[in-house]
Amino acid sequence: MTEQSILKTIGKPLHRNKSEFLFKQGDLDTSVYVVTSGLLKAYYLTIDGKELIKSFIQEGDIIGSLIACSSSEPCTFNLMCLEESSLLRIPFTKLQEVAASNPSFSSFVNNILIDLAIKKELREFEFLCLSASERYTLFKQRSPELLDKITQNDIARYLGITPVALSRIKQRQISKS
Amino acid sequence: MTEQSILKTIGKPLHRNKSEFLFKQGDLDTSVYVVTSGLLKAYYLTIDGKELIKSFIQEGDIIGSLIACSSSEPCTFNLMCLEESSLLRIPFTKLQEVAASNPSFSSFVNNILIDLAIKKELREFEFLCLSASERYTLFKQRSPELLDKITQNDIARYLGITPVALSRIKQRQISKS
DNA sequence: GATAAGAATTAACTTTGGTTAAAAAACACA
DNA sequence: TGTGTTTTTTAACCAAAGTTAATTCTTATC
Repeated sequence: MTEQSILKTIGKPLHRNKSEFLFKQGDLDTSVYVVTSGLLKAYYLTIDGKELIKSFIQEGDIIGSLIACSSSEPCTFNLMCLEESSLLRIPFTKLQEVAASNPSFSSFVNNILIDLAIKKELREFEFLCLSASERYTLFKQRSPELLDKITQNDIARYLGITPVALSRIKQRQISKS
Repeated sequence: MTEQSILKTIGKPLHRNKSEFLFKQGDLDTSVYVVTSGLLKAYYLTIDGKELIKSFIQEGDIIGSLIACSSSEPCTFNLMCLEESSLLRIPFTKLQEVAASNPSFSSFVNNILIDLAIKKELREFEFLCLSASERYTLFKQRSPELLDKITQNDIARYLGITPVALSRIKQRQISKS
C-alpha cells in the first residue's frame, strides 16, 4: 500500500467553495489537510485588522496548524479557499497511530516534516537576507503559475508589504530594466 | 534506553573554542549537532559581505543543515561558536538508521522536527506581522539570558536590521516609557 | 594605568515602505 | 451594455531603516 493510498483510506473527503474556511484563528482544529484540487491561503489577522499571508496551498500540498496538532492549542492562523477546493481531512492523531505501526509511513511523515521545515527556513532566509523587491522577483520565478490566480494584494501580503508598496516596486523594476 | 543516551552512544564528542566553526557555508556536512554546553550562532553571509543571523544555539539544542542532511547539498549557512562549546556530532544517516529500527526513537526525531518547524513558523510570524521594535521587545522577553552574552550587533543581525537601527530603536523605547 | 581594538551611539542624508485618499482599470453579473 | 464592486495605480506626506562617518564607551591586554 502506498503512502498516498493510506492517506485516502484514513482521510475524509471534503469540499469547499471559494471564500469558505477550513478553520479560523482561535479554532481548535487538530487535523491535517491534503489538497486534492484547488487553491487556498493561510493567513494571520492582526488585532488592527491587517491580513498577512503565511502561504498559498496548492494541489498536492499538505497543511494544518502545527501548534494545534502538536499541543492542542488554538490555531494561530486562518485557512481559506481562494478557489473551489477538494481536500482530505486527516486527524493528526490518526497520522501518528499509523506511523507508530508502519515504519515506512513513519519515514514518509518524517519527510513531510523535513520539507516543511526547509520551506520555512527558506522563507526565513528571504526575510532576513532579501529586500522586498528581491523577494518579489523570486516569487515570480518560483511560482509563475500563481501570478494569474492570485490578486496583487495577496502577493503583497505574502511578501510582507502593502499593496501600494508592491505597485511601486513593480514600477521601479520596469523603469530599471 | 532513553533517547538522550542513544544520542550519547551514537554521537562523537567534539569541542570548539570561541570563534571556531563547526561548518561553513558551502561545506558538505550532513551531521546533526547536539549542544552539550556553550553558545553558537548560525548565520548567512551575503555576497556583499553582510552577516544575517538565523539563530542562536544553546545547551540542549540540536542544529544541523536540513538541506545538507536531506539532500546532500552544500550548507547554506555558517555555524560558529560564540563561546567555548562542547557538542555531539551525529551523522544524519545514523539518526535515520536508528529511527528505522526503533519506533520510539523515530517519534523522538519526529518531535524534534515538529519543534523545529514550529520555531521557524514563529519566526515567519514575527517577520510578517511585527515591526523591528516589536521583534526586539519579544526577543528581550523570550531570551533574557542571551542579552548579556551576545553583542548588540549580533542581536540586530538576528532581528534583520542593522546595529545602527537597533541603537535607534532602543533610544525610542526608552524615551517613550 | 596606557593603549589598542571592538562595540555602541549619534548625526546627516538617502532610500524604502506605510498611510491616506483619489483616480483609473479590470471584473462580475444582471 | 451598463452598473457596481474590487483591484491596481498614482500622488503627497510621513515614519522607519540603510549608509557612512565621526565620536564615545567598553573591554582586553600588556
